[in-house]
Amino acid sequence: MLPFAITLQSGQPVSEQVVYAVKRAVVAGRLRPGDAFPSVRVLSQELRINPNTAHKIVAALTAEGLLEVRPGIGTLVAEAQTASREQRRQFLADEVEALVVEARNYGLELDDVQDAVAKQWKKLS
Amino acid sequence: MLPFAITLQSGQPVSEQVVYAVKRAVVAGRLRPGDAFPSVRVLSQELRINPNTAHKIVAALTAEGLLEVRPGIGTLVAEAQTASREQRRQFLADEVEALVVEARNYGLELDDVQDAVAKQWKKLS
Amino acid sequence: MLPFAITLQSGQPVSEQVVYAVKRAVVAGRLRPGDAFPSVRVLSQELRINPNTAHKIVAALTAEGLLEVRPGIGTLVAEAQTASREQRRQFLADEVEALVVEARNYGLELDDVQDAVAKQWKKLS
Amino acid sequence: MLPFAITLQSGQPVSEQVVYAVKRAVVAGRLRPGDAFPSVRVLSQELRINPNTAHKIVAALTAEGLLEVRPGIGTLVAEAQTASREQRRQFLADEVEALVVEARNYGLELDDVQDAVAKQWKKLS
DNA sequence: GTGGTCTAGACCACG
DNA sequence: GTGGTCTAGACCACA
Repeated sequence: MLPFAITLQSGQPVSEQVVYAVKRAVVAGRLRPGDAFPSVRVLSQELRINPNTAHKIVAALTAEGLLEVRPGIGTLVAEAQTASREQRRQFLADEVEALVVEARNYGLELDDVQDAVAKQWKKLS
Repeated sequence: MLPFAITLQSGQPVSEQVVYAVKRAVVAGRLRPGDAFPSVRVLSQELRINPNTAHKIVAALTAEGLLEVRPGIGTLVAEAQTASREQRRQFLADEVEALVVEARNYGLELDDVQDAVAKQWKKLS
Repeated sequence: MLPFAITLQSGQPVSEQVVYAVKRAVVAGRLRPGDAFPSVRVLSQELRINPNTAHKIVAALTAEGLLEVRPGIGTLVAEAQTASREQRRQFLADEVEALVVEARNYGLELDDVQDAVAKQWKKLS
Repeated sequence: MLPFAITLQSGQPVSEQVVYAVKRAVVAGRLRPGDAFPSVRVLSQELRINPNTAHKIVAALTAEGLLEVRPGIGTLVAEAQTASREQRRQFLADEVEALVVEARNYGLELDDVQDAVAKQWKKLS
């Protein structure tokens, strides 16, 4: 049993989907720092994906600092991030801009977006 | 001179970049309903991209309802969208979820996100 | 004032739209055999379309036998068609097939289609 | 051997002809949900069309929800549609109107059309 | 002039 | 191997 929920969709790279699912699990607290993360072999078997793809997933999450590889031990979920709040806020700039552009394009109001954000925030608390 | 600002980056499909730039221009009011949109040939020359790529951009924006094509005449910016507010809000659900997950992953607070959204919103007003 | 109703849409050849509008007017009895049909010049002015396009419309309708050109007099709506019932029914084969394929593709039942056809038929009576 | 029958005609876009042929095959049950769909390369070779044209066909059918693309894996026939019956019926309105107008234009009776529809329906059962 | 379709072939991401 | 993007250029329908 994998420590995160996922149902693979089509039309989007499998690797990105899994990476995102892991991020959600971490955010929601279903994966905590220090928890063991499935090995590449287990990942590829459970998700029935190509081992290369599984390896790529672990590599991507490690590069982002969410996972930590301990040679001879295995892979585990890393401690909290270290970037400054300002740095992190900057990371979000593009995503926020895209969201706002789409929202206005659909004729939504600021309140609509704020509500949706708050609602989703609580959902993950 | 094109009616929207853009500086092409590499590493992302050119067509998507242009599509997004046009959306921003429409949202920001720099492109208004009824305005003429550059012809496929002009687009390809100004952006120095292949006519096929330019055509693809126009086709994508037309399919989304932002542009209107008049065969033999040209292309112009379409009138406002028609989907219901609820439908539109639904369209944003995935994007909002992704934003919230990333924000929490970076250790941000709800207020940080709300501020960023509000700031970006005013920027486009 | 033109003897048939039309509001030009985009995304479809203007000439086809007008040809179809005339057919509808004839079928609905708003244009009767012997009635005068607008000249190419009037057509192009009223619809604000290219004279070439207006000419093409009249030519197409004449070729189909719906209009009759009387040199020195003008153009008028022709008498009823002459093809045999069996010939005409054959003409519809492709259109019926396309309709049925789409209907089944959308998961509709035969009755749904029959009802829609009957409803539309009465609407034009 | 392709899983659908087609003999290309001229005078009509090749891509549209193939798209329509696939729809017929799905409707007639010769292509079932979950079946593998020929790859872009196979399509282009079998039909002797350009890979780009083949790609366009797959893209169009995917956009309509008839096919599902698995990056790096292949393409397969999607599960049944999801729109409500009422929505679907609405989609057919224009096509039904065109059929009825043409039928009356050719001097046919309602029964002629109903018979033709029923006949075609059984043909695809 | 406009947009639409098609052929021919290169390059990349994904698995 | 798969699909996706892009360049290059020909040909046609529409107005």
